[in-house]
Amino acid sequence: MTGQAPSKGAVTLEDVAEQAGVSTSSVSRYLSGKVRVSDKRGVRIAAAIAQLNYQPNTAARTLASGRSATVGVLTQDIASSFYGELVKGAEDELSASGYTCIITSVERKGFSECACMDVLLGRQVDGVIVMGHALSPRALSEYVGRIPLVVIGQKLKGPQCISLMNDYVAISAEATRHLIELGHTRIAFVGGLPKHSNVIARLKGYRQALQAAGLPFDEDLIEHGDMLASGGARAVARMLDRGSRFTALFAANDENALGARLELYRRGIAVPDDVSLVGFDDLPAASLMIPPLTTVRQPMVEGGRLAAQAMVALLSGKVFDVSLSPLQFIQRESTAPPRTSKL
Amino acid sequence: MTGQAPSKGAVTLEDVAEQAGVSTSSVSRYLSGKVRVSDKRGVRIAAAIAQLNYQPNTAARTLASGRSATVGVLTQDIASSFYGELVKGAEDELSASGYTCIITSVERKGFSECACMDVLLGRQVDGVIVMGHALSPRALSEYVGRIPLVVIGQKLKGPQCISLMNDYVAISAEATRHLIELGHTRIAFVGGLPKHSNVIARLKGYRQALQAAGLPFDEDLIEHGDMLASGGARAVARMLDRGSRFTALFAANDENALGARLELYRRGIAVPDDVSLVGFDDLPAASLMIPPLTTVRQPMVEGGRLAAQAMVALLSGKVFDVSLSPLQFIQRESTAPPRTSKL
DNA sequence: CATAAAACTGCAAGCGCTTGCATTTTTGTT
DNA sequence: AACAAAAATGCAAGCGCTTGCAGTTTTATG
Repeated sequence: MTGQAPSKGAVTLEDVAEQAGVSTSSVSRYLSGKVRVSDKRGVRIAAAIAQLNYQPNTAARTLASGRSATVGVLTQDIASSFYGELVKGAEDELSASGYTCIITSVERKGFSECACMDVLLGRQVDGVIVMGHALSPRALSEYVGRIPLVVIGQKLKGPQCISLMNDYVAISAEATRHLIELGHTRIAFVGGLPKHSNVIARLKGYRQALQAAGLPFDEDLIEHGDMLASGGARAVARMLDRGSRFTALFAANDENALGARLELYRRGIAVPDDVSLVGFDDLPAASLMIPPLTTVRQPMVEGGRLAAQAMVALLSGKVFDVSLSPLQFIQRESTAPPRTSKL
Repeated sequence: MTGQAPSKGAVTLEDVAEQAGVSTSSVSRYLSGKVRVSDKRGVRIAAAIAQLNYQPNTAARTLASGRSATVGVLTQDIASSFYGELVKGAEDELSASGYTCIITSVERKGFSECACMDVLLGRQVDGVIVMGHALSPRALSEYVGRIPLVVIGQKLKGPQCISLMNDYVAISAEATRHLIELGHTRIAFVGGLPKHSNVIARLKGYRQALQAAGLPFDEDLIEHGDMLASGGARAVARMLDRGSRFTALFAANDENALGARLELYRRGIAVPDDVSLVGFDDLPAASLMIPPLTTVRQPMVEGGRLAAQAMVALLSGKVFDVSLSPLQFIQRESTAPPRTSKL
């Protein structure tokens, strides 16, 4: 005997064909739906499939056709709300279209970004969806043209590439303006990696709003964390420790805001009485914050879904021509006019 | 020409073999590591692989060997913190062991639980990890024996099955006792689906502690939500609306606690001054709550990791003999002695 | 040194499916 | 009814890899 797999007694196409009294090609074609088979056969095949409870072998299909009906999804950290929602939307949409997805966190120590991609490629994925900055632009460019790519939250040009982007500048300006209109003049900004395009855009909006209102830009009011709660808390701590004074704080994302909120609480600074807080993303936790957080809503699940649609379109050669739905400023209870006391 | 895949110019085993001047079998064996090849060849093969940047074709490998090096992971909702962390641990560990994982949310409308499993099975996964109650016991039993299974948070017996469980009763009693020792006598309980084994265990612990302290069990203080924040909020609203009075609240999970916290805030009830709050899970959001939530720590990432290890052991025929690390009660700032005023 | 045992190696037969091509059946037209 | 065109079918050759078996080389032993 030669190298055959432990059969597991799985039902194969051939079993179905035999049962239905037709050739395997007919069954295959019936299954693919691309080529019509006569009704008579169709019925017999359907019956055989049902009776045998046939389940196609994906590996064989992939090997024979060169298409795996699988798409890779690269994220930074599945466990975070942000990526979690994105992935959820993508997974949902993809599986509704008959694709399976392989989700990978790039975060894993010891694996380079490219290693993740290479694993995906070895798995014969038909395309990969890159969430946010899971892959650096440099790493990304390595793969352009080698495999269909859709990137959400990062710019990318090339053949077989779709990139879904939002304009963060305008909405950040709007968020900042909200604070200004409330009467705040000393508004702090807590960002993340300063080179990160998202952070840059949000900071830019912030400056624009300041400038438009004739307010000075004060380096002292800017701090960067890591876009995680702990980093946000530390950033606020640094500002406070060095004596920077502010009555409002614009956090580049909700995680930052969450951390900032905690640090403020630790120091007995009330929100929004002493300082108003604005976040960005509208994570599930934002509306659950005490007080509920004023933020910018970025529909993540839908974003993931759109990315998936874009991928499906790309893979089926159709044109994809939808863009992310607009960002939305959501005022909740963490912002209020400054009071002229304390701090 | 016959049905061959759009080659994509991928490097194959055969290319490597030719380049190295050996047979494909040798290369295959070199790669598998199971059978030694002579050093001389080994070196040549390694060189050829590197030079050609060879990447094995997983589909072919799966088809030929009957093993896919893929495991399915079933969750209820990847986007939730709870499942997100679980999945993260599993994915991390699995990929470190050379497995790829296919993560599926069962939540998807229109797909039955079994459909998810069947997709996984069609994908030739070598085994599947079921997170919590992603699959009902009934659905689960369908698959016992058909495929290696590891279940975390649910009991399951059978060949090729491992189930990882924690004892929630004792720790729930401890959490409740904490409240009692603080001086609370009217302690509310907010659960989830009442038939859910997790909820049952937590409620049981709660009752045990009450009984041990000689405190009466009051039906009026029990409400069930859906283990999500919104359900927790509604549960608290119902209790308050019908005039139930309590100075402490034990939530069956942190999501519940988060929702409860918000509802309390809405009604001007201070935490912990007016009512103390205890959660369960220690989600990332728990320590970020205002005030930080007293809860039971259940190391989810580690749980996912252990589940993955169990699966790897199962698949390699080794015995797996580790259990979940013990639950830990974490006291933070949401609990305090009751004050004899109000409510 | 001869010879048996052990260690390698290559051959070739699949794994279950898709698909180009040739063949057969059906359909439409005069 | 006859024939061309269109539609449906079957054949069989792979897709890239693993693996039993048999042949070859190496190593150990007497």
